[in-house]
Amino acid sequence: MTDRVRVLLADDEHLIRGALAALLALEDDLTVVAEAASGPEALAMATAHRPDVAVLDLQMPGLDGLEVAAELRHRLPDCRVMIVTGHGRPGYLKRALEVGVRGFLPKTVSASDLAGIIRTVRAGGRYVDPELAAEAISAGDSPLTPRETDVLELAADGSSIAEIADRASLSQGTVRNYLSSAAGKLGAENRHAAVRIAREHGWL
Amino acid sequence: MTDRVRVLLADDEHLIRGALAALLALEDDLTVVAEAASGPEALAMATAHRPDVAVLDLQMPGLDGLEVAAELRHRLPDCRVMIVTGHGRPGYLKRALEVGVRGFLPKTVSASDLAGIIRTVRAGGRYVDPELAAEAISAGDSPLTPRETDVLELAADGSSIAEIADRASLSQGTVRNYLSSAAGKLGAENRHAAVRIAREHGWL
DNA sequence: GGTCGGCGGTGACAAATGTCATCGGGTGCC
DNA sequence: GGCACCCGATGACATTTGTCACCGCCGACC
Repeated sequence: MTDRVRVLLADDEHLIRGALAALLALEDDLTVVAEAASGPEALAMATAHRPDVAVLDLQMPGLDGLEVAAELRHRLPDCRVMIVTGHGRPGYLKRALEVGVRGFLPKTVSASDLAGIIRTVRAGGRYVDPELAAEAISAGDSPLTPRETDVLELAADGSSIAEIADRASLSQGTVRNYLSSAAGKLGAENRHAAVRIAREHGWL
Repeated sequence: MTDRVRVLLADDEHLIRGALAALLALEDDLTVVAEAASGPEALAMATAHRPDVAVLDLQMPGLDGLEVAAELRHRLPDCRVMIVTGHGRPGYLKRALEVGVRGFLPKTVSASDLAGIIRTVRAGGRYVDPELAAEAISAGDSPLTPRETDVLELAADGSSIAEIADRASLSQGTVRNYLSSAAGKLGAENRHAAVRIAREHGWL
C-alpha cells in the first residue's frame, strides 16, 4: 500500500459529491483525483485521470452508472468500479455484477464504511451490501422474454395499445398478447400493475 | 450574530448526512447539533435540541420532509425550516411554502452555497432555487378537485376500478367519472397517463 | 429429425374502461 | 333567490383491453 488510492467521484448532485470528496480527503490514503456530474463527464474524467477506483452514482444524466461501468470496463480494465445508489432495486445489482462492478452499496452506509470499501475494492476485493444481495437473490431473474420487456417498457408511460404497437412496429394483437403474457408472469391484474411490479424488481 | 447557528440535519442516507455534517462543521459559525435518519426521528431530535435551522431531506421514511416541516411549524415556531431535495417536482415547492418552509433547494447546489443559505434563512430570509421556482410558476396549481386527486392517487399503483371504488368507498361509476374528468383536465388518454402527468407536476 | 420456445400474427369473445347525460344534495357566493 | 361548483350516484353506450386458441416461421438443443 505504498501509493495513495486515486479515486474518481461521479454524482450529479453537487452537494453530495462535494461533501463526499471533502470527507474522503480526510482519509490519508485516499485522493480524489477527479469529479464528474454526468455519465459522459465521468467517462472523460476517467480516461484523463486514470483513477484506481471509480465511485459512480447509479442515476446520472446522460449515461447512468451501469452504462458508464460497462464502458469503463473496456476502456480502463484496471480501474475498479463501485456503484453507490439511493434506492437499490434488485435487478440493478445483477446487471452491475454482469458488467464487472466490484462494489455495490446503498447510500445508507457510513462514510468510514465507504472508505473501507474503497480500500477493499482497490485491493481486488468485492463488496455487496448484504441487504441488497438478499433482495436480489429472492427476486431472482426476470421471467420476461426480451420482447415482453421491450413492450412493457413502451407501456410504462401509460400509452394506449395503439401507440405502443405503433412505436414498436407491431400489430395491436401482438402487443396485447405480449402484455397479457407479461402480466400473467408477474401476477399482475393489468399491464399498468405489471409495469409497477417489474419496476420494483428492477426488471424494466 | 454572536452565537453559532445550531443546525439539525435530517436525511435517511447516512452517507450523505454524515458528509454534509462534516462539511458544515468546517464553517466556523455553524454547528450541527443533531442528525436524524427518518421523519419521526427528526421531530424528536428537533424538540430535544431546539435547533435554529432544520435542514430536511424531502424523501424520508415515516414522515416526509413536508410533513415534518408542517409539524415543526407548530411545535417549534422559532425553528426555521429548509428542504433539500434530489429531484424537485414543482408541486412540492408550493406545498412547502404553504407550511412555512423558508428555503427550498435541489441537491445540485454546492456546499458553500448551502452554508450561505443556512445563514440567510437563520437571519429571517428566504431562498428558493430559481430553476425550481420557474418550474413551479409555469406548472401552476393543480386543476384537479380534492376528490379527483384522492381517486387518482388510489389509481397510481395500477389498481382496477373495482379496487379503487372499494378502497375509496365509492361506487364504480363515480370512480370512473372522477378519473375520466381528471384525465380530461390533464389532457391524458387514460387514467394511467393521467397519473404520470400529475406526478410530473407534483400534483399527486 | 423432433421438440421446445421465442417471435409475430389473426380472430373472436368477454370484461374493463372511458364517455356522456342526468339526477339530487350540499356549500358558498353575489 | 339564483348561480356555480363539488360530491356521489345511475344508466347507457362505444371503445379499449385482456384472454384464449391457433397459425407459421425460425433457431437452438437433444
